[in-house]
Amino acid sequence: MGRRSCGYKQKLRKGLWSPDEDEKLLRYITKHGHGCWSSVPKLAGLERCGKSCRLRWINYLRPDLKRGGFSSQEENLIIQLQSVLGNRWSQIAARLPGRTDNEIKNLWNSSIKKKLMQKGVDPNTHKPLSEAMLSTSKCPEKASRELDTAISLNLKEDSSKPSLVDVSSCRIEKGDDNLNASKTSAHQEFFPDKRAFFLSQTKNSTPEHQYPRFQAGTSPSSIATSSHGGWQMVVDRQTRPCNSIPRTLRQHDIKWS
DNA sequence: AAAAAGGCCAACCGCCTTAGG
DNA sequence: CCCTAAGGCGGTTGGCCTTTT
Repeated sequence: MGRRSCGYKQKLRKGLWSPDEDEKLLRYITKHGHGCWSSVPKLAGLERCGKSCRLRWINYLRPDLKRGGFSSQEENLIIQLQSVLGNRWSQIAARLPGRTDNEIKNLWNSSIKKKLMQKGVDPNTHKPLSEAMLSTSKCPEKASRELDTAISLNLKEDSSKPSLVDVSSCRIEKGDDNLNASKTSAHQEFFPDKRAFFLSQTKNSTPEHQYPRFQAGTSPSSIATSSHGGWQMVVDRQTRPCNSIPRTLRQHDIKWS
């Protein structure tokens, strides 16, 4: 049995929005705010589901949207952010005022990807294409180790950054602390490419204590942190891997230092 | 001029998390 | 706890428009 899609109970409109529908939604939200999205269509006199209304508002009707094409500065920023955040379009959009995750995603898929390829840059790894292909095809493990090495060297150069521990070995390197812990399946599940790091908070905690739920917090030298059981997870802005942050973190705001 | 191919983008789909009962 | 509904997200699709053959 398939999953029910939104609006399964009634026959609701789908597809492109008419100017009349736009006006109804705009008028309603301007006057009352959206409140509970699921009740918006009824109150606004629309035969749409709440999700559809929300999307239309966010992507098209919101008054603070910037119209028109992307500037080269915006494109460069998107490339930089994508290299750090991966395909977290909503978080990238949060750094580009007036732009939506949907249009950034579309721009990436339709234009930026191709431009990077033309320049000989792999859009997935942001490395030169030849290097990226060699790394992935011949020895992915080696490529991963090299990346880790590069990351750790990069981090050591900046004394203002916190002490970090590679999740793959779970060795804590903060101050005098030097705890060892074995890998768990949870580590591997959440951090498949080993590029997330932890900052130790207390001597008594072990990595096993920090799963599975995190709460978002901030750290002056990180883009994403979370703490649990005296531990704090730090995803460094230069090492943020693609698709390796636990899903539980995804919906929290990432705050930039 | 017509058909095919490609590009673009709005909107949908399905999954996940969260909140509330 | 468990269940359900809502909200949010990223991936994907479908259709319109433009370019190429």
